[in-house]
Amino acid sequence: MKEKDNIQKKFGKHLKKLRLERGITGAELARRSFIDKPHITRLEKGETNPTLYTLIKLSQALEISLQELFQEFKL
Amino acid sequence: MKEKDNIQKKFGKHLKKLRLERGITGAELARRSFIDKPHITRLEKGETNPTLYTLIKLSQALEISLQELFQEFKL
DNA sequence: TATATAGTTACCATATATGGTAACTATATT
DNA sequence: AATATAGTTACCATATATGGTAACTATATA
Repeated sequence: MKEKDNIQKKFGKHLKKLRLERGITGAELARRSFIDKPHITRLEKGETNPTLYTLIKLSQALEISLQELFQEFKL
Repeated sequence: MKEKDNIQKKFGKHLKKLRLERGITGAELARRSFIDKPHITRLEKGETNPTLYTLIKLSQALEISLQELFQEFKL
């Protein structure tokens, strides 16, 4: 579905931006979030539609709230 | 997983609260969000771990942003 | 009683999220 | 050249999110 794909791609770019702002590697984000490294790549490339639990693990790894995770995320 | 279950249950209660504040039925939320009615029940009962796409459909049906969806949602 | 509405539950089928491993590319460094 | 690191890709297996249907309970109301 095109709409869902767009959302995933935008979220992926957003996630990568947040990671790079913190100067950490994908492997480090994987380690902190307890999500495996290939899956971090898939998330950042917008190839998957993360669940709430995954979003929370990412926000915790980035040391921000769930609300802050979507601060600059516009559809 | 207990942590994941807790998150789902909290989100379910939060979602139901938001729906009731708007005075709409589960069927109406289902209609507006394009999510089927049994699945709305599962979401509100915390029996499922919604994806980002589902969260966005819910926020749009509730006429709030994704950020606002998590405004009062504390882990 | 009967009807209508809201919510729930039990199924099933399909799509996909996630984890895991391995190998690959590219880059930088020794 | 050799090593190390970062990111990616190709697999596979498993768990589960979602949709769909039907039937059920409960409540309110005509």
